[in-house]
Amino acid sequence: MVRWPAEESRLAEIRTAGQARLVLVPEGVAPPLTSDPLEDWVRLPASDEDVRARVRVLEDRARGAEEANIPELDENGLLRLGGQWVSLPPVEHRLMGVLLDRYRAVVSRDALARAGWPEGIPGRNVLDVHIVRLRRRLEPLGLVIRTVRSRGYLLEAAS
Amino acid sequence: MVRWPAEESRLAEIRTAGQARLVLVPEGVAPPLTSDPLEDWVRLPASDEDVRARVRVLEDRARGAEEANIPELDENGLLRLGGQWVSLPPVEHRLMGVLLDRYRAVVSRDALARAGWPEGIPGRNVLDVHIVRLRRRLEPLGLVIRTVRSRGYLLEAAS
DNA sequence: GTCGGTCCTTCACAGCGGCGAAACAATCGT
DNA sequence: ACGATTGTTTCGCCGCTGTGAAGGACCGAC
Repeated sequence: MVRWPAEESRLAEIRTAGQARLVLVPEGVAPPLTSDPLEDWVRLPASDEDVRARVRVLEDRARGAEEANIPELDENGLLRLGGQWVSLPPVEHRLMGVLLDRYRAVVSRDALARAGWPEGIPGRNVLDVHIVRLRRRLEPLGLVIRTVRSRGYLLEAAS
Repeated sequence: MVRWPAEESRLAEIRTAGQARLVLVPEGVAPPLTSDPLEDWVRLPASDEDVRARVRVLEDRARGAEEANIPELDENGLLRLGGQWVSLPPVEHRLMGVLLDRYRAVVSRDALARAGWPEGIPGRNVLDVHIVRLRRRLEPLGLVIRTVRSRGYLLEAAS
């Protein structure tokens, strides 16, 4: 719920944050134009009923957008998120598998090592290196692997 | 531009056709609720300016949806996309067939080889060469074949 | 605080293999 | 016969993987 043009800067913030918003436009003022489905506007004065109707629709869309915001990994090593995708090589594919099973939760280095190298870990340092490489690959998708010291790693959306 | 609830059946048609529409809602009537970004509504009476603003936004969204259109391939080897077209020779025609069946998804080199040469693969490098040739043909249409290393290829619109 | 040690990050390098692409030759269709 | 299509060879780049080493961040002990 944003007043326009009074709260222009706040609108900009909400836009970049990708959150749904309803812009309240006073009489005689041109409404802001954007093709973003998460933005709508009403001409004031407006009935509560009309405002509620628009808010409900926006909430529906936001819910849909949120579901589209969890990454998807297919059997070919393609990781999709928000219309974009990256391809993951075999090892990172397996690592990503467990990280996604425990999305936003900590995965121990042991569990990652077992997932990445079912036959046994080649070297002590391999996991770290692959985490770095995975991080770089995930960057364009807006995903981040956080370190939880001495506990493991955690996958989440970039702040 | 649809009147509600007078033209309810016409609205249903346009919805299933997936076209953009603006619903005109008289005073005292509840607006139709849908999360479809290609549908919007205005409360009557409304100023021309407000109506135009909503129409413009809907046109923008419709244009975006149209760009997501998938190319069409006919039995004569003509590949059409966005008013343009190219003709594909037999082998590339068959390759394009499977790539379109799995549009935006990975197609294994095996599957491509089987589609392109049902009688058996002539040489081990033939597929690579034909992918290169196909790529050059698709370029003017704004289509791209991406390589997913050790997994196959993927057809999508150029970024 | 600071010291030592552990955990983690990052880089550089090498082997291997998949893939890209040009050039050439053979074949097909009209 | 001529151009388009198709197959083959060959060369080289680049991606994937693992290893070693150097450095940084963090924690507890003193």
